[in-house]
Amino acid sequence: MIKELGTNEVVTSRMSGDERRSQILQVAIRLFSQNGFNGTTTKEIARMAGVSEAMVFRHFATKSELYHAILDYKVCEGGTKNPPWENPVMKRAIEERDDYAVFYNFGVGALLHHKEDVDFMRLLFYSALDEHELSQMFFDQFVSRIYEFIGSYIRQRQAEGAMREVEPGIVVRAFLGMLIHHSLNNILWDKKRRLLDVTDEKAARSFAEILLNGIKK
Amino acid sequence: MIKELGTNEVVTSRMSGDERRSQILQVAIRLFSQNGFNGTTTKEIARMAGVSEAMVFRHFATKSELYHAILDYKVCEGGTKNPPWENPVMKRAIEERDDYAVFYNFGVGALLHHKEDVDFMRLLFYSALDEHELSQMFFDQFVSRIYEFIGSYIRQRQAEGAMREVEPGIVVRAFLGMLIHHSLNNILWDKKRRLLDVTDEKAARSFAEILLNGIKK
DNA sequence: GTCTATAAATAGATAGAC
DNA sequence: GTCTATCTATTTATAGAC
Repeated sequence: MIKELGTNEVVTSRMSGDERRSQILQVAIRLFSQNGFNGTTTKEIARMAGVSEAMVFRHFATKSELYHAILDYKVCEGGTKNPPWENPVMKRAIEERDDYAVFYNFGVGALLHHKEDVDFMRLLFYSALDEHELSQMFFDQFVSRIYEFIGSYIRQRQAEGAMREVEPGIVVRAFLGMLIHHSLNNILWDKKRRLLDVTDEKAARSFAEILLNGIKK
Repeated sequence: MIKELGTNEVVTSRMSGDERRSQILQVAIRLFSQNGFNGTTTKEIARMAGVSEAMVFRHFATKSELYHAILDYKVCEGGTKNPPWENPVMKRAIEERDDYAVFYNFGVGALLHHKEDVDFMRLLFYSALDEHELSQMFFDQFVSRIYEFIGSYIRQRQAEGAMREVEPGIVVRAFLGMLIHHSLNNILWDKKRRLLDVTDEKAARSFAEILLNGIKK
């Protein structure tokens, strides 16, 4: 936290309001994600952002408002950032009825996404345990769309006689279960004692194969 | 909290030390499970147990010690309470190489177990996010054994030519993923907006079918 | 916009009477 | 074993100077 060195004043600071707000937000994301809402103090956020606590409360009236702003930001970001069904590779695979490409690409995308945003995964689980409204919102907005999207693809392939008549919702849950559980293991437990050490590509490949063989006619 | 009614003194209290300790523990399990470590106050625990805060600290020197005692208790209970491989139905199924019975029974057992001990599931996830040592301990003690157990069954069936050569660890992760993710959904999100409404039996049946078809030769 | 100082509330933990 | 009272540290949040 360099401020002054004799006459050579090194100015790190005096950001604009929006910059400062955004910086506090970024710091807070990391801390809330690491320690949860109750495990994070405003003092700590201020210290990590290199400002006084009063500054935090100037930008966000209460700690809850700050938390809300974070989840809001993250949920929106996650909800808009290229959903799988707008990925051209996926679109093509769907048109061509290349089941394996559909599920493999979806899977590998999900696993990479989880790995790139561990903070968000942790925030999401913390807020789900805390029963924060925004966790439910994320599910209503984002997860339910995935169920609809993959579910409808499966329904179509069943109608075309390519897949067995299993309830699509269960199939989606099975597939998402493999993927999310795998990421969850990587984030929460496998750090210390690896039960399973595979690349994302190999995991996605295996999960897609198991699922598709499991439901093909 | 009935204490006295005129001369008719209704004695609810004066438990023995062990009874009181155990009662505080039960109350604390519920509260920690609902609100996590940092979200639960010793005051609240005391109030819910109907004793003063001083009593809580007589039985458990610190809040951390109380938390540790809970996880310890739960991890031991969970680790010893009839592991799947000691269930006679499972044993029989394994001997008879009835793959479907093996996976279905394991699955339905797991789902029921999760449903019966939601508190423990929540505690486990909270403590995993908090990176509490006992969460890791549970994995090392209990989850890794499941990987060994199911993994070795799969390896055997592969040697016998009944299953494809997929890495057993991945298959176990896929199956546990379906089960745990399903329970997690039921606990955390599906309360309000059900994405999927099926009985444990149907879910376990579908998951077992998908997995076994997915890896059979 | 930023700080120092501080208020107000709540947290975990202890002392000592009964 | 149990309570009341209290202590100390921490936490959220605000006031007011620059």
